[in-house]
Amino acid sequence: MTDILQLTQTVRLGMDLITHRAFREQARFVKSTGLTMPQFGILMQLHYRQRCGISDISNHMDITIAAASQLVEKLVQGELLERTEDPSDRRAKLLKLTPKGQALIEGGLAARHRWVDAFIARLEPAEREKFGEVLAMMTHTLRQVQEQERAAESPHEQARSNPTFPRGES
Amino acid sequence: MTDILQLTQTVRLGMDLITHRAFREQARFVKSTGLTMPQFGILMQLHYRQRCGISDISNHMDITIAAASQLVEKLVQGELLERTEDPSDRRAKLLKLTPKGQALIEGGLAARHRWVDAFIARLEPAEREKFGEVLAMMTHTLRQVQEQERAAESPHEQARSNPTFPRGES
DNA sequence: GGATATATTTCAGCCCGCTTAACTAATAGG
DNA sequence: CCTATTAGTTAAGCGGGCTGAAATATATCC
Repeated sequence: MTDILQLTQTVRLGMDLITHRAFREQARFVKSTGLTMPQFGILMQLHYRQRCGISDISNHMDITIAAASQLVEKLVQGELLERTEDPSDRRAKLLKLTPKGQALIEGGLAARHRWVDAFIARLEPAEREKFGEVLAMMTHTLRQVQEQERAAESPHEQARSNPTFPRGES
Repeated sequence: MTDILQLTQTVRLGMDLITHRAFREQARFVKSTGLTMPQFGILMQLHYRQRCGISDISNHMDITIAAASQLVEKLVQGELLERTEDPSDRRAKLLKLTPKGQALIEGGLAARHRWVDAFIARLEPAEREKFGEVLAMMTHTLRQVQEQERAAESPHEQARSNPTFPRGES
């Protein structure tokens, strides 16, 4: 395990399995709600950024504005999304999760949190501590990437979407 | 961070962001391949269990056998999947990734591995070590759960799918 | 060996997401 | 103001996944 190459393999595998499990879990949950994956994806996006417009959805999900508009319409009808006029630009809309929408998302996360919590509980206190620290770093890093992506999306840059992973100061 | 409650929150958040990022990445990748998510899901399943039949797909993906059969047909035509007769039961089929299918999956994982590797590179050697250990535990745990689920799926148990997370010996 | 169960395929039909294209409404620039 | 430009909606039509039902072929159980 001291070998950096083997360590990399170990971490990759762990991340792959985590992702795979999370995927299946989410798929199951979404199906149970009666929503479709694209619909749920929009709710997820709105969970992570508080509010945004139709065009942002379109960019983020890689679909046309028309498609985004149609999906949003369904979610609004389902009372999962609130769609109001942007007071500073009356052409644009502001989307936001309704309490019902928020609750639905949290229900989805809950399944994941259950096994994550169970896993944490099994760690030694010292391991637990370290794990927390490392995941805090991970959170920080992923947030940075998120910012970066949003900055690159919003303006009309045709500079494509290959956001670089922030480098350490090494 | 010493507080167990806050630590739990930290870890949950980190896992959520990891999952969210992995999702988006995967969605993008799948779209770029021209496959659909359900199709890709089947390839993924076959990546994690070496070989299985149509019914297993049906169970795993929560779709009817008919749907599974149709999806598999498309993947076979795309030369991503090999479908042979099970010699021990000539009604059943054995599915397996072709080299082309394997390569495709690995391409999908590669994007994730890039940022995971970059992240590892930024950790202190000691942190790195600990992270590796914890993820190895995670791998072990998730594998257990996987086994458990498969065992519960294969036979005709109508005991539904709420596999319990293995408890520690605490 | 004949009834029954199992594994898979095939087909018709529905729903849904997606795109293109035409349209409305509001902002921005001159 | 008058023309672009931008944000979003709407409708037609395609393609794909999914289901239910009917069909086939093999295995299993008296």
